Parts: sequence; C-alpha cells; structure tokens
Amino acid sequence: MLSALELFATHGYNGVSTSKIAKHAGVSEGLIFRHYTNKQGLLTVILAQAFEKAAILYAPIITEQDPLEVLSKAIKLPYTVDESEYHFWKLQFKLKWELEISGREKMQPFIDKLTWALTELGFDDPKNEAELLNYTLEGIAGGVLREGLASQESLIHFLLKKYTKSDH
Amino acid sequence: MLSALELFATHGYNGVSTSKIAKHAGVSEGLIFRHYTNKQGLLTVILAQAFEKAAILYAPIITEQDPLEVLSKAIKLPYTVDESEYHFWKLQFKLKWELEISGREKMQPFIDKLTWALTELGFDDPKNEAELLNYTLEGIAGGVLREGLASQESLIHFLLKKYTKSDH
DNA sequence: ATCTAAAGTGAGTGCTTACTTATTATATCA
DNA sequence: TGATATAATAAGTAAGCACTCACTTTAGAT
Repeated sequence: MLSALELFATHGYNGVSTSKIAKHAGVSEGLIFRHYTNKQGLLTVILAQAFEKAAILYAPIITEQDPLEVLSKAIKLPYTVDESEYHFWKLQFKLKWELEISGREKMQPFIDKLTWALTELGFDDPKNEAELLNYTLEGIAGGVLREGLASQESLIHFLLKKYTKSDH
Repeated sequence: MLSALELFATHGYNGVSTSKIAKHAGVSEGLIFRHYTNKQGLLTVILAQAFEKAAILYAPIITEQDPLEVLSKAIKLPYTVDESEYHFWKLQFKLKWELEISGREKMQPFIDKLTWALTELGFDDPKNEAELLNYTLEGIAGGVLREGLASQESLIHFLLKKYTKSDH
C-alpha cells in the first residue's frame, strides 16, 4: 500500500499499472484485487489514509485559541510535515488536477479557523483574506513538494512577518 | 489538434489514448503519427501553442510602464482570458502535476515585472512579495478553471483593492 | 492527361492493461 | 493431527495501448 502510494504520487494514477504496483511491492498482482477489489479501490483506501493524516496535521490549528498562533501555525505548517509523508501530499496535489478530486470539504474547517483568527485580529474582510491566505499557503506547499522546503523558507518567513506583525 | 487539447485538458495526458483522440477528431489514428511522430510529439506541439497564447496574454503586463497598472492588469488577468482558451490553461495546471512540467522559466519575465512594480511602489521586500502574489494569482487562476470565473470574482476585487490602495 | 508528393486510411503489430480463476501455501484451533 | 478458513500465487483473459505499414485518395504542377 505504501508502494502504491509512492508510485501514484510519483507517476499519477493513470501513470501506474496494477502489475507495476504489485512488482514494486513484491506481491502478486492478484492480491491487490483480493484486498482492494479494483485499482480505484486501492486509491480510495490510500486517500482515506491521506485525509486522516491531514486531519492530524491540522488538528493543533483547529484547536488553537490564540488567533495569532493560528496564523503562525498555519504558515509554519510545512515545517511540521515529515518528509516521509510528502508522498501523501504530492498525491493530493496530483489528484486535484488529474482526477479533479479537490478534497475541498476536508479543508473547510481549516479555512473557517483562518477566517475566525483574521476576524479576531481585526482584518477588514476576513472571509476573503482567509481564502486568499489559503491559496497562498497551497502555492507554497506545492513549491515545497516540487522544489523542497529550503526553496520556500524565505517566503514562509516573509509571510509569517506579514501576517503576524501587521496593522491592517 | 484542438480535439487532442480538449481531451488532454479534460482527462490528462495518460488518461487519453491516441485512438480516442483520433476518433474524437474524426480522423484515422495513423494520421496522428504521420503528423506528430508519436503521442508525446502531439503534446509538444500543443504545449508550444499554449505557451504562445500565454505570451500574448502576458505581453500587455510586461510592456506596461505604470507599476500600479502592472499589478492591476496582473490581478485582472482572469478577465482577459477567453473561455475558449480555458483548455490551454487547464492543461498547463494538469501537466505541472501529472508530468511535472512546470513552465516556470516562461513565467519568470512576469514575476520579474511584478517585482519591479512592487519595488517602484515602495514595498519592503518586493522579491518575496512578488513570489507570494504569483502564488496567490496561480491559486485564483486554478479556482477559475475548476469552479468558474464567478466563483473567484469577489476574491479578485479584494486582491485588487489590497494591492492598489495599500500603504505598506 | 499524367506524374508526383503529400494527406489520409485501416488493418495489423506486439505488448500492456485491469481483472479473473483455479490452485497452492499458511495459519488457527479442535 | 487434521479440518477449515484465509492469504497468496501463477497463469490466464479480453480489451486496449502506442505505433507501423502497405495502400488509396487528393491536390497541384507540367
């Protein structure tokens, strides 16, 4: 299953065959279908696990009561992701475009929390501001996945300063 | 070729077979290979055309001399894209993740122009600010492609106000 | 009218695809 | 130990894949 994740994350869903997954995992191809019914079923299980991991990652932000800390934690999120979990993240970015699976609903609580924090901090239009920040964070996350964390560090710190030291 | 573009943009490169492209275009499959050598060759030609269209779209921004107008035009970019060209844009977003074709170099003049405009306007850290704005604009563009222009209009106007009426 | 080059065809190539099925190995508990 | 259920496999299957090739049609110049 971790084998399948790795291959899906690297080559996309349509770019990987069940036979290659089986070979990479060192099992017979038939076993995949015994366990997951079909190729789509395998992806579904992987995605469920990915969403679970995402929920764990976002939890400290959702429960945070200090609005400034909410923003800070949200922006520093890339630092809290272990490199071993990059495959989960890459897969989600890939599927958003390859199969148009957005997972937007799963993100809603996070965006709502951002909106709350920005409201508390007296931003003019917290709803739009949160939506905007979320796009920016997605862009940075994508950059981290494609070019590594180091490539985005300057940007992360800049964004941090911008949102936690501002008088809007 | 417009047929192939449409199918690639909808289902991704690996999600479409040459036989399906041929059928959709109403020609024989052999003709594709006579014209474009192989499937990859077809994609290359489509991408070249997409980059050409992108260059035309960005030209008025690159040549603009008023920094405020540069930002304004950049943010309003989604309004200048005809809906008939959404396929070209969608394909680029798809390929960025499916085949890891970023097209970043093609964007560099645009980011440089943003940096220039933000410098002129006295922003503190124009380099990071431009990088950030670019991510945000990419996020909005993606939103437009997935959910339509209307879904992002509020955000576009908010961003416009933010960058063209600000005292940083 | 005829020659030529390009455009276009469609059946066929070997290989890969997602998925199935018959069979064997392994573990659990009486 | 032997019955039973489950895990795993190897060898299929038909359909689909990217691509080729021998051939026909079309268009333009002479």
